[in-house]
Amino acid sequence: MRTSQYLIATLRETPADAEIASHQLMLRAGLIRKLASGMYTWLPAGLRVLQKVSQIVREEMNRAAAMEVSMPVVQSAELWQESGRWDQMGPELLRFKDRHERDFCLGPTHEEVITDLVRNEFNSYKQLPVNFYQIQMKFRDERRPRFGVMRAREFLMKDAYSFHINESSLAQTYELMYQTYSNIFQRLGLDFRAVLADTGNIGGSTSHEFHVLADSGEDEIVFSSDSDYAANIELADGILSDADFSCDDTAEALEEVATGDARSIEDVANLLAADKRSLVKTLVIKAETSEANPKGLMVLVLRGDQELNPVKAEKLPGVLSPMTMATDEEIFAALGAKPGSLGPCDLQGVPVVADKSAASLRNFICGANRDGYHLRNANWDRDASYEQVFDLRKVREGDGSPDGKGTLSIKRGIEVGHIFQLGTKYSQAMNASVLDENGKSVMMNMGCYGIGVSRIVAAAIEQNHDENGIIWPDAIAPFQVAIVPLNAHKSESVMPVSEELKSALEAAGIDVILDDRDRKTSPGVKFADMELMGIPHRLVVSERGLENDQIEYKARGASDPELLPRNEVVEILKARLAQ
RNA sequence: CGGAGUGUAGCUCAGCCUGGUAGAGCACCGCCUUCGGGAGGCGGGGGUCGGAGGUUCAAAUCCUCUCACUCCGACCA
Repeated sequence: MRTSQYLIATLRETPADAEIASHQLMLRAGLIRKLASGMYTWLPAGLRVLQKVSQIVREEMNRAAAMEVSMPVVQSAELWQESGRWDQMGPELLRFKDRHERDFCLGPTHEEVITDLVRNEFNSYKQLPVNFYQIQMKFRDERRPRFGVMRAREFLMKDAYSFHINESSLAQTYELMYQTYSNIFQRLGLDFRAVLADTGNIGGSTSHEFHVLADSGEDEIVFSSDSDYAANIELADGILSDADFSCDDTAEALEEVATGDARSIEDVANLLAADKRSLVKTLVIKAETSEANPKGLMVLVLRGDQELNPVKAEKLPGVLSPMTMATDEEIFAALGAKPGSLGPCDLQGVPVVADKSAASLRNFICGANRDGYHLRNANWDRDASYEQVFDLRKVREGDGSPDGKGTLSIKRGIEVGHIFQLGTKYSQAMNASVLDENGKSVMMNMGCYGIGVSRIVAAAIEQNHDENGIIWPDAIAPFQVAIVPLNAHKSESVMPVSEELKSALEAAGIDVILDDRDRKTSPGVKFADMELMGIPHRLVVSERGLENDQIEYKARGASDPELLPRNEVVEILKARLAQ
């Protein structure tokens, strides 16, 4: 390719409405342009990247014996009504009517369509297992699209769905997909982690997320120094290194102390010259109202230095989803005190759930359920009680791994893949069954496996950029090599040599862009554009170098260029790109 | 959906408070010079100031409504 025949849509200035690095750089490097909120046109260079990512995904899926299909973007309402999701899903499902006033939606995902296909085409266990996938634009009418293609409304996704006669077959394919995903992200050249994940609304039992590590990531992922344990912080478990804090003290006499305006753990600990760990944190959340719980509240207790993990709290039976903190008024009406003076002692009619960190405390400090007062030397059983101990704590850096091997670190990640064992949720709702070897009808087990293809492009940039622009991994760069001829108009040989290099590299299957823009485009502009676009390898052809039969080479991430013998350039580049 | 903010040239923004002929830099077009890190000179093209209504002799500027976009929060296979 030649720049003179290609859209080099680079911008010198940073567009005002782009916040994070990848969004700014995708606009500046001329990969995308915004059409409307959360909807982007992919320009030629951006599309090349998107297609390279897609192709790697496709090759690895095919290698895993998955079959590619293409399902409609527009789906009829009947299928969604059958699965129950037409009413379940909020406005994120974009609904509309056709000219006959029939209901349709833009597909945010394709469980219904594929289940419909499979129930019609498959009748026997002998035909299973199967795995279908597609790489296709999805539409979700996100409440708040942001960060460019990272959280767009229209986005490219690889979604796969497998069908099985039983759970063990599902588990096998799930394992294969886990390996396939690892291969894909490996080939993409990204630093990634697979972690245990929450299944969320989609349901099912087992689930893993694949995250590209980047400081700007929206998720926190936890992993062990010495074992394979890795999980999204939403469900991560850890062992407190100081779980036995204060445990061997003998019970002292309960004492009420005036604490004035001190309400936060921090303030109360300072006022009473106590370790934060000797306090308990008392939180009140909304719960289902029932005979056993007439006030519709639940009290959660954690050790003072620990934080609540709301995703874990939501798993407590009876807790309203999404988890919501009770208001000050509701709390005062039910407990007679406001947050800041609450504690687990003498709570009538409101269930108390203690985190392990709080349940092991003795002689702790807690609110007296009387504004402005706290209790010292409170002890479980004698002064306070809980109905159950439940894991409520958000794990922290340095906690022990739950398998007992190593300590936990926390890093930020961008979720780019998610695999689920769905079980029979959709097959049951949509009556997708086959006959087993006894001629008995059984519901198929399903797995589903997603990869955010367009999000990967943004995530790769978040992970690989510097002040000059993008630094693409070789595998997904729009062009692998940029050839920059210098002062071509003053030289007999610069252009011919550049063309010769271009042909030779292309013959070796390498994507090359030759910056043949006219003499008005200064060398500085060419260098800056190629760096902004992130071309990983750059060759500079100049009269100066050719006098010594040399071509200048510089890797995008390297600090200094090196001079290569002209006749070895192609071989050297082939070798470096093969790595 | 709650809160905040922004809409003026392709891009980044000034002008608005205090109403009076629409601006700058970059980009673009022409000519000349320059040519290893986003060049210089001269000349030029480009705007219903997001839209509608109102106040006024006069509105980018003041008022009302509306639309779009962004940020924070809530939300999110």
